[in-house]
Amino acid sequence: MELNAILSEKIQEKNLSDLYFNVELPLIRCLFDMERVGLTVDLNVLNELNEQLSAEIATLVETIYDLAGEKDFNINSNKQLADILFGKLGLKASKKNKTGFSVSADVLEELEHPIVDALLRYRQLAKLKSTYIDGMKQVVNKATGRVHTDFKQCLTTTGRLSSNEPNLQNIPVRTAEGREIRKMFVAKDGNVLISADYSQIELRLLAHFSQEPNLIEAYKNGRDVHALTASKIFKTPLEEVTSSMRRSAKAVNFGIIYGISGFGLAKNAGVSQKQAKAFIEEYFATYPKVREYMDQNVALAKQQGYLTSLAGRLRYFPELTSPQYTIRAFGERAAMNFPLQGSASDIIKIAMLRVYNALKEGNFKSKLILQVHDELIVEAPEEEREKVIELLRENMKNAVELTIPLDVGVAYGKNWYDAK
DNA sequence: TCATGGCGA
DNA sequence: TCACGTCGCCATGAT
Repeated sequence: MELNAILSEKIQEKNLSDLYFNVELPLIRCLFDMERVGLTVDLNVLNELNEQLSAEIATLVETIYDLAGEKDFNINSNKQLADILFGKLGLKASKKNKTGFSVSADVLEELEHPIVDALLRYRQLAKLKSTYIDGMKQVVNKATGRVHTDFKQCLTTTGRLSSNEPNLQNIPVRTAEGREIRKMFVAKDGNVLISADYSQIELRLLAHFSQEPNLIEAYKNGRDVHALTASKIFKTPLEEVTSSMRRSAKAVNFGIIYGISGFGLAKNAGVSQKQAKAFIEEYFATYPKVREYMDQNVALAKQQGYLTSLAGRLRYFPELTSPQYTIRAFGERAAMNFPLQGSASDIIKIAMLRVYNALKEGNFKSKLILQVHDELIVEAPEEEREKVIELLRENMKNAVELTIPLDVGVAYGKNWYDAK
């Protein structure tokens, strides 16, 4: 009771009453139900994947030992691996870390030796096996065959949730082999998994907050913003934008959200630092209000010490007063990113509550089971499928009112792989 | 317990 | 010139 008085006052003082009482507090029940319901893991699929992975890993280990001309070392030990590559094989070390020579993927990719492909492939498959196969086995409930993640509501600085034991927010999707992992997460009998995800929500928030006319026009008219950005930064007519130009522009758009630097973009987009810098200049020339918005955010964070998200969530930026450039620059990037990432998390939390309540009030058997930052996943009986898709779409699109519309993509299937 | 590397949005 | 994109979780080896 003593704490109640003190904390209640603080909540009011910081204008957090709405966020606390209307979002975070009711969300607890929603998260509890999601954790309790869980999700089925098909152990037959898991075991099948395990056998395929184990077989290929075994042959890769032989290949690596052959090419190294030695089998008395642990491939998983970066220290031992570095000794083989840069000692025994005489390859040129390019990057150091605190413990010695780096053997990260981007370093390996620069090396010219047949062992590199085998190592990268080994790393990829070993990661899938240890983290997603062996790791998942350990947390499946033996009686029910389901896994129950633990969503942490009060952990991140941006308002996002985090997921652990198992982490169901980082299940592979980018590579074909990794994506296979998703086949083991299945809907129970007579059900489907429905996935509904916000399309480019952080970029839309950037358009909303910056009020950049070019971005607002694009989103109001359903344009392809990555292609549009490509057309501008490459000074090329929209019809002549290639997929490679679009890919670079996409990296720029994402980079902006994270508080970009020429160096970071160069590394990410695979272009020269000079080229990256030119992209950024052209980007800001095209969308001048975005630069104003970013500058204003950093200035405001410096002046008042904090920023707020759409729903009034606070983040403080003590790094901005540091005498050290690196720490200060980190604070500046975080200040550019927080309102976007934080507001996106506000929006999906509001959407979760609306979906949760709508399913309950409509007496649906469908259950909200997962949230993956910009995506909601529902386990739905076949016969409820179409109604629930509509319910997800409407509640997510209308969670909040912005200058520009929110767009939601939906897919479904018997397993998570097919629901993408 | 820390550092590295790698998976996601 | 230096630094060098946000937020997380987890497996592994070295200490």
